[in-house]
Amino acid sequence: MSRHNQHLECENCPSKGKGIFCELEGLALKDVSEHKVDNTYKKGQTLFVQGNPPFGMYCISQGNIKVTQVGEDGKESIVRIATEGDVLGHRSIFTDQYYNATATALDETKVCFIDKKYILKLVQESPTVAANLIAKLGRDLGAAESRISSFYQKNVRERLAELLLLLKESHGVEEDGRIRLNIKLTREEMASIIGTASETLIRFMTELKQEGFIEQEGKVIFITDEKGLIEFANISY
Amino acid sequence: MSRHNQHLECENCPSKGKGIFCELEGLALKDVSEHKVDNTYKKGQTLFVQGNPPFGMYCISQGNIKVTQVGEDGKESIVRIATEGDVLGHRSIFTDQYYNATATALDETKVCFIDKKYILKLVQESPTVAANLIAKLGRDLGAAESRISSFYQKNVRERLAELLLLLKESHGVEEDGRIRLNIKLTREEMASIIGTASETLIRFMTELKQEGFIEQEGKVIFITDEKGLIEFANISY
DNA sequence: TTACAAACCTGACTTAGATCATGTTTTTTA
DNA sequence: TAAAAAACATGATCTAAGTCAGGTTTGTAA
Repeated sequence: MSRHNQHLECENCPSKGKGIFCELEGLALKDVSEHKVDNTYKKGQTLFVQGNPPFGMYCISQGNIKVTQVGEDGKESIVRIATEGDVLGHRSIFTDQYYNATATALDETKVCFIDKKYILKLVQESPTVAANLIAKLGRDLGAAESRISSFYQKNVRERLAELLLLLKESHGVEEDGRIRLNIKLTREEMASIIGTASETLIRFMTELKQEGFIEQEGKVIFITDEKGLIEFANISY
Repeated sequence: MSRHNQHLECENCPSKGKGIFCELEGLALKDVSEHKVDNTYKKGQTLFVQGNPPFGMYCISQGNIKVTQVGEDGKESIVRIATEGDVLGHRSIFTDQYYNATATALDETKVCFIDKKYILKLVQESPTVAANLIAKLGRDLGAAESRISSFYQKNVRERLAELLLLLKESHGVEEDGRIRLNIKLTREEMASIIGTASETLIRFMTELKQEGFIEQEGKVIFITDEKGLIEFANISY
């Protein structure tokens, strides 16, 4: 399914500084390092599947993962996108529930798996890890609640502009005067984030391109007029 | 704004067994008891307002509170309903953000306020409290994500049936062969939970009544045919 | 007890966005 | 490198649900 290797140390993790263990002291960090298993997932591979019991937690050191829920009709909706420094599967461990979502790699992804028992022990022993986990969950909850109110208060074109601005925050890189979004999503996937049909999303993307807010080269999206996009999204900061 | 009193002890809190401190030993619990302030809020009073800085955390010992976000146009959307044993404002403390929502009492509500500093200390010292908080946040996040996918995958009538079933879980009480929903929500409020217009919600409520799934006496809703409602909601358990 | 305001309800109309259909481009795989 | 399969794109309908407009009922304050 995926290659296992024990080489990556927490000390030189690509996501160092963003994760929940990063502030641990040398010895404690080494302990974490020894209790984890590294995996590499290729695009499209799944880390865990809705309905399965959780065995541990996943920390993303590189790449992007989509968290999805499928409905009766097989429609897939993306509830969250996790990236470098984010954790996955933590929810189910502490609430003692089965996974209520499926996690799938969006690109070549490096992930550390940490056993359930060890995580529970770690939270018992390290208040820092506990506080970091609480903060991570708190931010995720905040983001989720904002999205809920977006669904009610904004129309599709506003939600799309909002999505592009969010992707700018999480994956945006300055590149000759414009901002490159360093994440590859199909139109289908973008549509299922903001809860619309792919055709509708495509129409509004075209509109945004025509109005000069964004550009596109192959699959890569560039934001050329952030201010315009903010207005378009009807967002007040 | 609201009456303060120091009478209620954690040992005999109405929400005992559901909160995040409940498993603490006698002495520690007494310590919590001494560090909190009790408030009583009347229907319509606000605990905190979107945009304000957080000073602490609220534990609900009795009553119901709606957590809302308002959009540009003044539209209010309910992102969560908190009830006995739930905590509020915890998110903002640990993420160090301003409140991104407003909390308003739906009925006569008893709330314990716990100072920010003390909560942070408590999480440092008590792994149990930390784990409980993580679990609480995890469940909230799970609920929020389910609602996000509902918006995409279900139509209004299905979301309404789903809401009634959720309210049954949280506030349902058996009463002569049917289930009484022990929470008072206006149609406007119900509409803003599932993200629809009040007129539309009313139409579907009427439909549900006509089909014999629910009954109504004054403001109180009774579920008379849960199975039918589940089918109506197109939910698979 | 009256009267004023919410809240509730129903009908008629409108529209945002879904669905369907079809063609083109890009990507993947054989 | 060709062929098959995704993904992208656009036009033509259709419909679920929003909006508007008018009622009635219920709650509450004077």
